[in-house]
Amino acid sequence: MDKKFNFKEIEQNLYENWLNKGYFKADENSTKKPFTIVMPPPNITSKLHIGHAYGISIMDSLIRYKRMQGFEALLLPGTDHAALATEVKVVERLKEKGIKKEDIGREAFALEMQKWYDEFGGLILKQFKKVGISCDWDRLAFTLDEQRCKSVRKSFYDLYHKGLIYQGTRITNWCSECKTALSDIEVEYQNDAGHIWYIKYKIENSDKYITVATTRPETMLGDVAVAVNPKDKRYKNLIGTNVILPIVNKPIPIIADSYVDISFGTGMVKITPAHDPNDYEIGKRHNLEVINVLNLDGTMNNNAGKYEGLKAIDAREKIVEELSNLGLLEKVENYNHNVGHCQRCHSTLEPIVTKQWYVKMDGLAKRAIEKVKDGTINFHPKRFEKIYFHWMENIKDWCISRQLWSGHRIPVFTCSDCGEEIVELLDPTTCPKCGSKNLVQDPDSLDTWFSSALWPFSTLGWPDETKSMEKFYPTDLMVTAYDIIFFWVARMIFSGLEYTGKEPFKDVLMHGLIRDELGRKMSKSLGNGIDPIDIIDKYGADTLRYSLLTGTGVGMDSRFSYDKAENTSNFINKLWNASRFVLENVEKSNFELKNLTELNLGLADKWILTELNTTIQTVTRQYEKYDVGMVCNSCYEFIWNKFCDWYIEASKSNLYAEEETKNATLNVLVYVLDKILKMLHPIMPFVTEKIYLELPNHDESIMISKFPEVNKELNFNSSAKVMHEVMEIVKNIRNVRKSMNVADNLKTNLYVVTTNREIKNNIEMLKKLANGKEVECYKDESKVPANSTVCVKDLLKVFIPNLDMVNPEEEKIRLNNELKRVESEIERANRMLNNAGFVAKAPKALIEQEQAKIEKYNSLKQEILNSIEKYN
RNA sequence: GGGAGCUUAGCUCAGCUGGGAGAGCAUCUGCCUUACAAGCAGGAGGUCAUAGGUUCGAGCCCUAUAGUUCCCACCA
Repeated sequence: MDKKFNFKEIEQNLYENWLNKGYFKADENSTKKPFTIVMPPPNITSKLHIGHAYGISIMDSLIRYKRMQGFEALLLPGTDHAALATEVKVVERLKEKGIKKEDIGREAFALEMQKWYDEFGGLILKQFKKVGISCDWDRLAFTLDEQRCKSVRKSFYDLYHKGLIYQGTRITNWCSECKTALSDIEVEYQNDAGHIWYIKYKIENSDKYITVATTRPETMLGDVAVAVNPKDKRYKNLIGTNVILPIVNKPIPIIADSYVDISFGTGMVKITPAHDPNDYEIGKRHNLEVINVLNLDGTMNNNAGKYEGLKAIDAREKIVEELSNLGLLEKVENYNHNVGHCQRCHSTLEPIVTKQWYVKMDGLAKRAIEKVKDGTINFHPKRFEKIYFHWMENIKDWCISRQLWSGHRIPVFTCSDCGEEIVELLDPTTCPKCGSKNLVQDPDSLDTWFSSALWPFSTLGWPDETKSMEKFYPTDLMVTAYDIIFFWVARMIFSGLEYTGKEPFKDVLMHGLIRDELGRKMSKSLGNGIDPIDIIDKYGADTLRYSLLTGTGVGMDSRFSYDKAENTSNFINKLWNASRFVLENVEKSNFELKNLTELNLGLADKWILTELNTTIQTVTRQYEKYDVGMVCNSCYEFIWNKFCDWYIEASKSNLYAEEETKNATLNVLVYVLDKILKMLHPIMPFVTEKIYLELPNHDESIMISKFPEVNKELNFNSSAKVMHEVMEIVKNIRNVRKSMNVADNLKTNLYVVTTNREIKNNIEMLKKLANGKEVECYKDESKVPANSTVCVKDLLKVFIPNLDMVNPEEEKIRLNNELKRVESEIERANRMLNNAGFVAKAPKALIEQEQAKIEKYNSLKQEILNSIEKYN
């Protein structure tokens, strides 16, 4: 074996090999039980960022685990077309050349989009491969490919004809930069610093004025009323009278609506139904006119009179100026308030009344709620269900049309002659009603999330009745970050239920966000992002995967840093060197691979095998709970602290012993290492594979090996307990040596007093672990030389001869401290046992345990007193 | 305004159905011991946010409070 794990050379070759062998493929004709994860599709033009790397590391670990558990494991890859995000970029690129998309037309624009996809698309898939994910690449899907178009068409068709898709004119969020409508969840609110203007409106036929407050004065041109609360005594007598809208100079009524908050501002609200969602609702209640003053590009329209053509923000300035000149501006205050911004371009959104397509949500939502309530779908951790319920229960109809030229075009055709609206599975050529061929397709596209919502089944071939659908659907697990519960998870659930009649997945694993070492979100503007590819280049994919996964709780955010990668890299190095130790010893001996039960196992052998069983059990449970963070911890602990620190050290004495002992230990080393590699393989696929293939009799990939199971024949509880005693006494001896200032490189004689046969048989091991020079073993302590210091455990005492450098005073202090510790233990146990409540109510086993402790510590106390006596 | 999470060693976080406070990093001491100095061995470091309660027994369960992060709603 090489001295180092050269991940650079090895990783790619191993991945190629796995690919060539077809290990990633999932067979729909298999008789094995399926386990399916459909990967969330990243934007096809995106670059791998740390969040992707985290998500796919979780998914791949779980799918590799399930594959080793004997499932027909499918990890299905794909990419998303991200219409809005991509179109924005393509439009920008054209703009640089001085071209507008309208100049070149829809078809040419589609070609530009395709060019962009070809140019930037697919990089992320190559990067996924670098991370080592074992997905079935033959099933690679794209939200805009032929099969997915078919799915989108079919789902739109079904919903439309069930009356669940409709066109409506209402107020929606409008991005005047992207020039499209947005759904409610695509709005990001920011607390922006702004102003609030107090404007005076003259009461008709009176000298008096009322004052309204507004944060957007330019919208006053579209005012149709002023509202007060009906309970507001101040304005009761004004209800029904008119005020004169300044600049426009027309009378508008004062109306009463309980929406108005008496205590806020002046208690009078100007009502602009066209540009505020609440005003829109009030307008509907009072049958008010809707006066739109904005164009879709964010400039003022002809309703704005002399301000027509100005950008809203410029119009605002001018209008404020005019009001001020008219003496109608009472005051201006600084005011911070939440303003909606476009999720994509971050510009300020304007609520505008437009005609859009909507999905009727109430019925869909109801079933989607039920299926989570009744446990058909389970969120991990469960608390995310609350967030889901809250959203679903308050859901509004989903605006699915976007004024874009890319993505899935809305498949609604209208007959220019008779006005018939036509929605069919294939593009119609003639009007079914009047036979006209003058059909016009709706110009808009669908929200990208409309196709994403179908992902768990569109990727398996729906609406066709495919074998894959039959075998792998409903899928088992959806893994995604908690920030897209609404965008995606919720929509997949109601879509799956609606179109396939089944839940799209059984479990949803929500993972957290990866933050920087200071706990901040990684972002371009902060420049604190860590490029996962950089980690792979420096440390390898295993390091990236493990360091992302370790120390993360399910659903919790976690921090990532180069330090963490460094630590992981050390861990890999540790595993590598431990393996080298095993393999070098195997190579230089006449190693015979045997069934462990046939061998003459030593104390440490039995101990590590027992510990291994415990670890296998723990790790399996953690994988089943999708808690890969804890899997990392358990593996780390077992490998480093148990296998390396204790077992390998303990095994060294056996490796110099007679052939039988040596072969037993070599077999255990190989056996345990084999299990370690398998437990860790889902997390660290490369290094485990590389080592695995070096082990005797391992010709086939670890990928297709069986995940370790507890072997009850290899449980040796009583021997493990004896080994614990030995370990305890070794620690004790090391401790004593340290307090005696015995240098680590100085070996001392040890006098062991024990009647335990297993300990006697493993005295060489104790010598090795405790830095012994010569070891004498006695039945009683009569032959132990005087002037020795004792270390005591239940089954054995070990005496260390007092060397010249021992300071009797210091040793007395040490013994007295030890005495204090033991006495406090006795006191503690006594206190518990003297508590009548405890004795009456605590479990019997616990009481017995405490009683046993008292006995043990009392004898220990006597030993210590004897030793102290020697120094007096 | 509504909801959720978090608060445990200097830092980052574990801590199972309630039964003696843990790890990694950092720090201190001693060691190149024949897999590994990217290492080994040992040590120091905690009123488990605060206050009540339930219990024989609380880091864990209940109630309140404080700090903090996030989500939802969107008051002109």
